[in-house]
Amino acid sequence: MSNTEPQAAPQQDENHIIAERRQKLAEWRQTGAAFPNDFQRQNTAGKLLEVYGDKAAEVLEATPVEVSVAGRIMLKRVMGKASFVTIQDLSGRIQLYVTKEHVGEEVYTAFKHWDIGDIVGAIGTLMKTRTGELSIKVTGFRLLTKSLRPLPDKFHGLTGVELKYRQRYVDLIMNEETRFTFTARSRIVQSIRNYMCHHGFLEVETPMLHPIPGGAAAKPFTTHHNALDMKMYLRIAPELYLKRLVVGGFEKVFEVNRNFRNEGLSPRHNPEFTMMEFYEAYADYKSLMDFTEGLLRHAARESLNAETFDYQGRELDLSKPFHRLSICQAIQKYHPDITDAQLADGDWVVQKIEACGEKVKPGGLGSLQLQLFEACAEARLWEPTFIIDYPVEVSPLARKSDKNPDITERFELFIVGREIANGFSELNDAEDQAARFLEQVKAKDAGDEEAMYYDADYIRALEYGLPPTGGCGIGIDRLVMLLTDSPAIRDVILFPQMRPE
RNA sequence: GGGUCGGUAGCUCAGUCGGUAGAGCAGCGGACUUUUAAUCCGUUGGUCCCGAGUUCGAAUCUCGGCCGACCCA
Repeated sequence: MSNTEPQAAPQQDENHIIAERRQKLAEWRQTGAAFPNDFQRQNTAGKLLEVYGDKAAEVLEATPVEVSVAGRIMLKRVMGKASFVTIQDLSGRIQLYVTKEHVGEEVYTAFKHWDIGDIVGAIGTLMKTRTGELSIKVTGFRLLTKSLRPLPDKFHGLTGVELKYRQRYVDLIMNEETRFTFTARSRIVQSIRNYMCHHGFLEVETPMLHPIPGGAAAKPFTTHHNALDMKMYLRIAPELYLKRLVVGGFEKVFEVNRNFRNEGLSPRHNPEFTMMEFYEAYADYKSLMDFTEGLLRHAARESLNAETFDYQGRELDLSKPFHRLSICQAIQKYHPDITDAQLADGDWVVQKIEACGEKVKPGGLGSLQLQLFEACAEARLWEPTFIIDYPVEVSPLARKSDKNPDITERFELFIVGREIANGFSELNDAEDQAARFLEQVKAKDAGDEEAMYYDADYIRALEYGLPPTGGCGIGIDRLVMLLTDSPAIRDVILFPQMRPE
């Protein structure tokens, strides 16, 4: 509990519609039956439509089907002594036919004052209307929850973008597409779990509160542990803990959970986001690329029943083998005029980056080539493409290539111009890792806020021996964006970060 | 950080030349026993984002600020 003074309830916006509904609630309370919780719901709208939607009116009349449903009133059409009400439950919508004759005068009169948004329970028998719509002829009708706030315009719905994210509950009530996106997200995550478990990976949970942030180049959120009186960080990546588990003998592990990075908001960035990271002993970055390809195809198949689909109006095909290009090959793919000699010339590359309108961060040739790639090629990689041969200086946790000590056995996967995954053969040489950490510490001292800390316990773990291992992280939010055709990360996160109201 | 567009009733939006606020939906009252965004009649409801300025007069023009969307970096 907080030790600050208790605060008054924050002032909510009120208006005459809310006042009217509060009055109705007050009258309902007078009856002593407000907010009941004993209604027995036996059926859902979707299932009833599925099972009885095709039955003829005569059949439903000859053998009456008793049902009980509950849900939120979405539409209400009162016509004298008979009315139609459309209610919505998690499975869909169904129409109720409510008559004074069948529910009685008292209930019918009360019902006429119920509002769109109220949650009701109804019992009755199935019927077909004149137009053949499956409906429920209601014989018992109860108000279960009074809704005090009016829902958005029943025709236009909720279109205010800000409201949609701030009041996701309203968005979910009003928009089928939103409900679909988040049920799809659940299916995608489930399919990934199934795939991992099916391939013998163990799902684990590692700390989110880190004494030393590590595993990625990013600014962490900081917090404080009172009892231990120590500074702590919300994790920016689970990587170093997962590799400790591989040291411990859990040779195939994965974790699906949140990372936190203290960075700006954008259509592709939320300060907390979900990653799936996995590590496999005796695998290398090449086998990880194959595995990642299979995983993404599986997720697409499970959630969309297809490996080819449209993203933002343009076709995306996950069924074909993903492209594999080095950083320089990717640059040259979109700029065939650029020669190998030019790419090997640091001064030339710097000029080219500036010509693309980007600021150049100081670094070695590999880093400069990477910056040029980011400036002129990355966004154009629509089809799934693994970019390989990342320079050592930007890959402090990756194993060096045996062929070229300046590059690592690392890849990043790009789809529709966005980074989706990042993986590499892990650096399991404790002494090399210690040296790389020292380089990072030097960079941090020189002002690089995203440089890594020296993690002595991680070095100690490596000193016990990490088998040759491959590891990869997949951005779940961005994957869900792809598979649900969502343009912004906020569309696939239920409660995205917003500026306070 | 820069640019563009926007902020008016609970929701979706109009608002002319600067002349004192409008529609549909929702709400309220009434009619209506097969509606489908039901319909029909009547009716309530406004910090026109905030502040300053210009003006006899500002939702409207000017400046500053806040918030949002999109684009650029």
